[in-house]
Amino acid sequence: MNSPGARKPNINTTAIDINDYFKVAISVDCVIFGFDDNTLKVLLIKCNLEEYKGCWSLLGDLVLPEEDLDTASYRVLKERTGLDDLYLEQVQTFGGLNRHPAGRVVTIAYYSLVNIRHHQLKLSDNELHWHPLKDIRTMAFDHKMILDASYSQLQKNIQEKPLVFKLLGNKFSLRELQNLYEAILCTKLDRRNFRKKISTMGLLIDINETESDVPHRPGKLYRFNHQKYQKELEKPDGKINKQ
Amino acid sequence: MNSPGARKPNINTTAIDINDYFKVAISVDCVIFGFDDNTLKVLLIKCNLEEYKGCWSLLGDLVLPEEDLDTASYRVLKERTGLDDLYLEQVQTFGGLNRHPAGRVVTIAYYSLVNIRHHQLKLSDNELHWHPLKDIRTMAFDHKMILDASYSQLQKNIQEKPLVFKLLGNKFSLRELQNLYEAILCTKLDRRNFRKKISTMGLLIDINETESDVPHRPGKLYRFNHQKYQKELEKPDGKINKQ
DNA sequence: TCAAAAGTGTTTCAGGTACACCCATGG
DNA sequence: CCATGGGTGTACCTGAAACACTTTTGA
Repeated sequence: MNSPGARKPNINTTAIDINDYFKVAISVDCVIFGFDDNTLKVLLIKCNLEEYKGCWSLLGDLVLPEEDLDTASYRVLKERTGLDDLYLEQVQTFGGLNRHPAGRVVTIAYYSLVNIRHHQLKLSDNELHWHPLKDIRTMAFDHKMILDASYSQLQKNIQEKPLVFKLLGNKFSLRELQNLYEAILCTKLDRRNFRKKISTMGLLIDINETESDVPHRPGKLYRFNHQKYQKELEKPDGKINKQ
Repeated sequence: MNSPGARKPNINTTAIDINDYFKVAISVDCVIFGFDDNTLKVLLIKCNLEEYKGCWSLLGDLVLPEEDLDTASYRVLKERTGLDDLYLEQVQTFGGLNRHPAGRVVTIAYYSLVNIRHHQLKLSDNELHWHPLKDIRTMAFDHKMILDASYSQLQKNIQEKPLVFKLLGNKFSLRELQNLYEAILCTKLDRRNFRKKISTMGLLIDINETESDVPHRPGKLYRFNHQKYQKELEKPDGKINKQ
């Protein structure tokens, strides 16, 4: 049937003019996670395509001819949230044949973590909305699949790297931090064990402040020690990056 | 500068004709791992492009207009190794501006695990060659980056799933299995602890055979219990897929 | 004084690591 | 009989999990 090893013209081995090839577009789609009201949320935009009228979609755009994939994602984030320097991670690429009504569009999915408070004011355009992750049932295109894949990857990643701090403000209580982990992992955690583990990792700074306006004993506030974490990353045999 | 939330025409929200867009090609590149001679190897092909004369490249090809990404990878594997049903996993997508001299080519990287013995006979075309992973210094295009990313992902994945058996024959000794883990992880493992761990996972079947032609006491041979592993995967709360 | 959450230690268990000796085979 | 790797068990350590009471604040 096939002839194994036969030398067909191939873009990796022989000269091919890609202009003779076919029409395909490349897009990026960003799953932007935020945490608010003890709930993990995702920023979505209303889709006006005839085929998906009224559905919500991820924030994405075509990649420009002279634009890197990561650059395109940062551009989308900047345009939609007004924020620079967000955490961004490539998740997976989706290239199903009929995933987009405009034609063949291959999309590279990213997820991003933002502090929802920093962003809130810029939501003037009300086609944009933060949706609780749990409430999202259907989406435009194959975006529900992309969301699911991104969320799974987020769940994995927060167990390996201290990413959650990107979802919180500068100051936070241990309760907030635990609520966030519980929201992402969909579990209940034991408070004592949780605090022990956090304190073992030694990356929080006690800023000698306490919560205010709470109808009970206020908790202490902490901030994440970025410097220390950076240094641990740079150590050749740090615990964090080992195997 | 930017206007956050402004409604620019966007492929996710408004109708756009992608034919008005730009020329880009999509390819897949497969990192095909094999294990032979106690060494982890990668199947490469000689590149005949002027720019990379004499360099080795990954096996890849343009994705056809009516072809899924996974389908394209399986096609490349089939064409080059003659083998069906190989294990295939998407790794990451590379879309740097000048990664390919033919123009803008965005490539989706996959890795695959094959039993090098099943394949060996089909290597009639000697532009194809198995290279020890350690010896590979430079490659055509950005393929060294792709290889590195794929290898990292392989190292991670074999600690989570019993993938290594796809690199071995049906029958194997515990020594072979350990050598394989050591080759992939680049470490030495304690023999007793290794055997204990393997036996704890309970996925090997003792086939009551022993090695032959070895100049010392022959080891027992085992095979991987696919059925049992499949069943564990299907359990809702199996150890393997938890989290 | 009550309600609500903050804060805190000990015990148990499982999995990982370190480590040394006798055994079976081929030459 | 010797060289080579096969095969095996125990002690220790670390990290995860289970679990309950006292303290502080606001209302």
